[in-house]
Amino acid sequence: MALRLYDTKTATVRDFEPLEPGRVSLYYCGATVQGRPHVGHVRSAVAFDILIRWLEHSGLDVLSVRNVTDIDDKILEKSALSYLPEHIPSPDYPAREPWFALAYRFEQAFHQAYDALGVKRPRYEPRATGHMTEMFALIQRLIDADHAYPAQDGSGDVYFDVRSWPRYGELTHQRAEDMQDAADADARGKRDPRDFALWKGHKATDPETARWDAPWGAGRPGWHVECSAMATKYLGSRFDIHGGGLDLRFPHHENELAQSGAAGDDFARFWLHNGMVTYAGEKMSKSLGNTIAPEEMLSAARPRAVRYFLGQAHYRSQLDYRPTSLQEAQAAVERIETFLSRAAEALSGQRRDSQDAVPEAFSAAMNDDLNVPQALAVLHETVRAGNIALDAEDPEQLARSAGAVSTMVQVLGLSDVPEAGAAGGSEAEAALGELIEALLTDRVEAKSVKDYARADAVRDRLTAAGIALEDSKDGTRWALARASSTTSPDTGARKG
RNA sequence: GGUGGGGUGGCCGAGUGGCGAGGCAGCGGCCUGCAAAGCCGUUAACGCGGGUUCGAUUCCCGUCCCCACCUCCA
Repeated sequence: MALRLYDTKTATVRDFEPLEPGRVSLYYCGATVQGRPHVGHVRSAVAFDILIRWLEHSGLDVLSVRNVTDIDDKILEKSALSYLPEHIPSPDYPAREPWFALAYRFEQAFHQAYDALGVKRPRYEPRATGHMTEMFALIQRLIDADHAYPAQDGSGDVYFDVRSWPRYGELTHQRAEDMQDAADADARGKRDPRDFALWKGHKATDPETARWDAPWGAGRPGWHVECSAMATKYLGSRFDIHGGGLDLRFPHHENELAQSGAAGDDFARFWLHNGMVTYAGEKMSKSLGNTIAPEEMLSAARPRAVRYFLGQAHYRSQLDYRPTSLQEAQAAVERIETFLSRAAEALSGQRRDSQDAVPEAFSAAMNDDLNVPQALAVLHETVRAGNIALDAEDPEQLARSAGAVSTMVQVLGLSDVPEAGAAGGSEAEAALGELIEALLTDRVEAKSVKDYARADAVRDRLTAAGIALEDSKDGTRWALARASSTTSPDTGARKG
């Protein structure tokens, strides 16, 4: 069964066939690094990470490119504010920080957030500031083709001429005439209020470091143009998939499509957009200030649970965050983990190292526009089948289930989420293990003489310390069980 | 005004013209010295009003409500 994906431009689910057999070219919008990442950013990254993993699992070579937009109005504005005498320095916005340092600092914060959730780095991650010549060339082509013009007010701005491009609005199915009139804020030099800036002329108040000498005058790029320039540089004038958050459809992606199309590039064949993360039903956004930082979630639940939560709804659906959602996700994740570690123990080393196939139903769900909720249903059903095999002591069935589960977990990216303490083997951990083993030995002794009060006292002490016990006929398993990223989820096992 | 997406059981969240995903929570049972984990069973839903149909949560019409975008946004 072939992969089918929803394409925003045609508003249909279509069969996905890469332009070049076996290879997929994918560009997806990363961040404008003007502030710390919030949950919405990482949800988007997780969604495309799952897409990439599924494409790769399907045997395709994915050339993934994600931009870093490191020059824009807000970045300059926030840097400028940090130089004002009334600016109150904070860890996020220290005093006297150059715009490029600010952008770089947040770029690293984004990496940290992505890494913490097991989002694989794209194959390449170009920065806008490193692609001025590509932007010059693109803008020049648009000027030459009469789809762009220098501002009439001598500001040095260059605008895209929306009225010169009848297809404008094709991505979001709007007619330019129907659009609500844009606020006429800086429309002085525009022919039409809907025209957007490809280039912004240098102003006396702008830092000299944010000034590039273009053929038509010094300045800096407008938003949108960097993505067109970088996507086509690395992926070609036609490429397979362009992605990003739903809020980027308009104006960002609409404008990208317009300027690339007008410059003669075919551009993306599929446009994928992930849904917004809401908080109590309201969109989470920088402008509303109701954002939740990934760190906040990571301190409320284990990283793997956070990743599970972010990926569990269909990528095009809205994802509503509630305080209990992370606990629910964690319970689900632990059910899977418990099975995998019990299975690994039962199969002790006889696991095949090759990748196991995923169930047919899982593939079908993933191929159906990445229906992760349904894929998760298959995953959980497989876990149940595995647990049954475990109880029935059926190693063949158990190995099959465990293999399938571990592959599904990999495809969903859950296995690559770094867990605190997962490094293992630290001296402290070894010491903890010894202590627990000693206590468990006491407990076994107490149990053997039916001194349950003493046995339960041991368990209570361990429970109070955040260590959960699980008895089975093969011995007692223990695991750190606190719902916090500061503790290790690693399980230890003891044969009794 | 324009464009698009939704309203599903206590909560989250798929899906389908009939044989009722999955998770979380609850209840009953098995297992266990008791727990935990696991398994089995179970409670329970399709915003509202019509229509089509043997049969609609699913299709059609109407209606109410919610959300997103319309040049800061993942």
